Amino acid sequence: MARTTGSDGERTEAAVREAAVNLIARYGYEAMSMRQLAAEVGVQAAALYRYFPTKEDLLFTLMREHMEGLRAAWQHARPIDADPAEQLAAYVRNHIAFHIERRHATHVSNMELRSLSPDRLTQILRLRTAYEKELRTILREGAEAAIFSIEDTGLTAMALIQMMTGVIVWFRQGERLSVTEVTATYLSMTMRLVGARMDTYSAARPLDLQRTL
Amino acid sequence: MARTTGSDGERTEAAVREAAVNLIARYGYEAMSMRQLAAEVGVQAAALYRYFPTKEDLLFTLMREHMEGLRAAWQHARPIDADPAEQLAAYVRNHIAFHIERRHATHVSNMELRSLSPDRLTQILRLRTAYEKELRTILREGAEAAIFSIEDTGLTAMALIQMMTGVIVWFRQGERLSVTEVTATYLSMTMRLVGARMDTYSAARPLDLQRTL
DNA sequence: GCGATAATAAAACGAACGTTCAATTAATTC
DNA sequence: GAATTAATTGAACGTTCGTTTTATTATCGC
Repeated sequence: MARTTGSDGERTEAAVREAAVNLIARYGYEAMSMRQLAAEVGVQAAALYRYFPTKEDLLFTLMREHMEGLRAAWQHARPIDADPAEQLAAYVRNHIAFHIERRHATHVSNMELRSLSPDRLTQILRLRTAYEKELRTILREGAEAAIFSIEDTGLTAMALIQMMTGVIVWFRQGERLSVTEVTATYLSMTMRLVGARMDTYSAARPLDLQRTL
Repeated sequence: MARTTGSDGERTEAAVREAAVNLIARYGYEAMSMRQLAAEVGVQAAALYRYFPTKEDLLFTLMREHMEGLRAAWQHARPIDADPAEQLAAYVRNHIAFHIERRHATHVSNMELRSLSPDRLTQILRLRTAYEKELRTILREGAEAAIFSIEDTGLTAMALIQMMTGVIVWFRQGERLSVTEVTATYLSMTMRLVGARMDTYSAARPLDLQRTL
């Protein structure tokens, strides 16, 4: 046997990506074998090498596209000419929505960094740092405008990102809380954490969000 | 050659544990080979099996002792008959101090859970849940006493733990910030996040901490 | 419908893996 | 100082790994 009836390169590659994200998220990059991945796709292991020259190339591609997707989502969601508080709110909403929607890909991008070669690791970290820098900028501008009360901008940014990304560890769709509720609560926690002036965010805003989201 | 001069079981086992924590933290459990571990210790791979029957037993031992150490540290550090705010402060201080001191072991316990067999995974998660439950209790009691202002106790507990544990991702001893400074900032962020009454924590307390820590 | 090309299968490669076993030597006990 | 026990080596086992090679079939352009 060789080429199978109905086979299609694009479809196969997409299936490989999706299966890889799920398998790596579940078992880890090292623990996932190329044969296991091939079986999940319904193909022989050798066929994978038509789309990705090595296993690490596959991992790198998944990570890079995830990070680029995150930046793109934020570029699209960011409000222009908004005050820091509104920008921060948009950042939180976008971050949580993006990560809940791509739980598995996030797991891969966060946990498998050590499996990348040094220069590829650098590339991914560069993307991540650029994204995080945007949060630091918002926090700094808010602090300078005396809208936020922040002791250390860099430290606060890291704390916020860890807190928000952590949602994917425990959050499951269809359980006790909806995405909207979780986002609203995280928004008010964020605003209190940065000492935002208007405590409107902890009371009034969550209702507003029903429409915004 | 066989037994080497000066060889000592206890010393070797301790060396294996330490090397294993470092190697697993750096390369991951699956990526670390028993031969690599043995070489780090200065011994042949077969010698490892005198101390740990399988590779997974080694991983499980490291994790269990880490989690038990965490609970023990908290049992020792927890204040009795203190108000919720002081208890929460003690929890934050203990959590950050413990995790910064054992960065590598924490990485292992958090990232390699998927390499455990189902029932061992359950055991570790049970320990972790018990530890997290103590934070939820503090938060609930503080909320009931109207000392804290919390929308969702469980969600807030998870957010706080993710935020605090995240310190190990970026914090390095001897760089810009000291452990004391980081802890003080995280304490004030925590107190604001839970809406603690006395904003003494965000201003006055950090100075107090120099003595407390 | 025929040639070119895209997509896959099947088999094989050497290397590395976790683990076991028998042999051997150091330390301890009596 | 002989017997016992503790600690380790070195070699080997079968398995699985990522990857390569070669052959074969489906699809598409003309």
